[in-house]
Amino acid sequence: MATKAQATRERILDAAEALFAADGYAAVTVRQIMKRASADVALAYYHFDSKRDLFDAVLMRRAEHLNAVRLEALDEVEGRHSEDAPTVEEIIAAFTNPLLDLLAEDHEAWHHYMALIAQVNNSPEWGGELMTRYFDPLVRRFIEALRKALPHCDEAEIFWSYHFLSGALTLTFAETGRLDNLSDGVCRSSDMASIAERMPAFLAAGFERLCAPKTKD
Amino acid sequence: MATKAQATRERILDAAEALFAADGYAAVTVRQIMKRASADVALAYYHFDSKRDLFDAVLMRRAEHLNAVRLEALDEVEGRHSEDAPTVEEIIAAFTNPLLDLLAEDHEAWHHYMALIAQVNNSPEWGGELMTRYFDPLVRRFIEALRKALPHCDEAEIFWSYHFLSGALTLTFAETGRLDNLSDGVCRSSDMASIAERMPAFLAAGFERLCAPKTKD
DNA sequence: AGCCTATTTCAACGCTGGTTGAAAGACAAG
DNA sequence: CTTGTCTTTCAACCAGCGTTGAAATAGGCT
Repeated sequence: MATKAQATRERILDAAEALFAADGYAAVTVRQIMKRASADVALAYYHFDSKRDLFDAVLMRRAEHLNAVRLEALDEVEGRHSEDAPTVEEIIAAFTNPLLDLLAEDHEAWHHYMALIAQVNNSPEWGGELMTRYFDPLVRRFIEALRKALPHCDEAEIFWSYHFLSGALTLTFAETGRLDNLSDGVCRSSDMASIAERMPAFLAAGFERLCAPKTKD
Repeated sequence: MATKAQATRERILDAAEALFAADGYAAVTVRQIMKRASADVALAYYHFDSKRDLFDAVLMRRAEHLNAVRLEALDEVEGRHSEDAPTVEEIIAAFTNPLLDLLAEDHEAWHHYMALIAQVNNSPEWGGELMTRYFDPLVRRFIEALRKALPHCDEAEIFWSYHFLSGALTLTFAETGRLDNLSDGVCRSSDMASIAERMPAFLAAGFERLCAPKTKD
C-alpha cells in the first residue's frame, strides 16, 4: 500500500504546502519545492501534471480531512440537543474546535495549511472559486444549523455574518505575526488557547446582534 | 506642479495597483504593468528603483490618505462626545465609514487597493511587517478610543477583538466573490450599503461580549 | 537661437522559470 | 536470468523575467 512512491508523493505535497504557505503560489518555484522534498525536479511532473495541479492537490488533501472532522463535531453537537437547538456559540465552536485540535497536535503541517488557506480565501483570483469548491458543502451544512439556532433571522444576515466569521477565522489562523507586533507581545498569534476562549464568543455575539429584531430607527 | 512625468508616475501606480490586486505581487510582471500603463518598461526603473519599491509605493500612496480620513472621522466622533465616551459601534463606524465613502465615490482604484490590502494582511511574508508599518499608528489610536469606551476591559481582549475585526474587514472589502457564490446571489460582495448596515454592528457586539465581565463557569 | 536637465525609448544582458523526452534504475513475476 | 512496469534521474528547451546603459527627445532657461 504505502509504496515508496506514495511516500515521495507525500514529501512533495508537504514541501509544496510549506513553501506555498510562506510565499504564495506564484513566488514559489517547482525547483525550490523539489529541493525541499529532496527529489528531482522532473518527479514533480511525474506525480502531478503541472505546478497548478500540485497546488490543487495540496489544497484538496487536508480539505477532505478538515471537512470530515468538522462534520463530526457538528453532528455531535446536534446530537446532544435532540429537542432544542444548540446555541450559536456551540455551533461556531464545532467549526473552530476541530481545527484548534489539529493545530495543537501537529507540529507544522496544519499551520502551513491554514496560512495557505488564508491567502487563498483573500485572493480575488482564487478566493471565489477554490473556497467554494473545497469547503462550501460543509459550510452550507453549518449555515443550516445556524439558521435553526436563529429562527427569525433573515438569510442575508446569516450569510453576511458567516462572511465576517470567515475573514476573522482565516486571518487568525494564518498567524502572520501582525497581532504580535500590534500588541507589543501582549498577544501571540500562535496562542491557540487564547483563540479557543475568544473567537467563538466574539463571533456568536456578532451573529446574535445582526439577527436580533431591529430596534426602530 | 502636476508635471507630465508626475502623471505617468501615477499611471504606473494605477496599473500596478490593479494588477497586484488581481494576481498578487509575484504573479505580476513589470512588463505587464508598463503595458497597462502604456509606457516603456524602463520607465518603471526611472520612476521607481525596483519592482519591490514600486509595490511599496502603491501601498503607501493610499495608506496615507486612508489614515487621514479615518483619523478625521475618529476625531469627529470623539468631539461629539465631550463628556461621555462614544459607543464601540460609533468608533468602529469611524473606522469603516471613511472607507465605504471612498469605495462608493471611486470607480475602481480603491476597490483594487482594498483587494491588495487583503492579500497583504493575510500573507505571512508581508502581513506582519507591512501592515504594521503603514497602519499601526492609526490603529493604536483606535485602540485607545476603544479602551476608553470599554473601561474595565483587559488589554488582551481588545487586541484580539481588533484582530478579528481586521480579518473580517479585509476579507469583506476584498470582494473576492466568495460570498456571492456561497449565498447563491442573495448577498453581493460589492454591496457597500449592506456592509455599512451590518459590519459595525456585528463587530461591536463581538467587542462587547469579550469585554463583558466573565460569567462564572 | 542654444543649452541643460528631466523624461522617455531602444536594445540587450544574464538568469531562472515551467516543462519535457529519453535514458537509467528498481523490483516483482515468470 | 529475463522481461516488463513503475519510479527516478539527467540534460536540455525556450519563453520570459528583472534590470541596465546608452541614445533619443522634450521643454523650460538665458
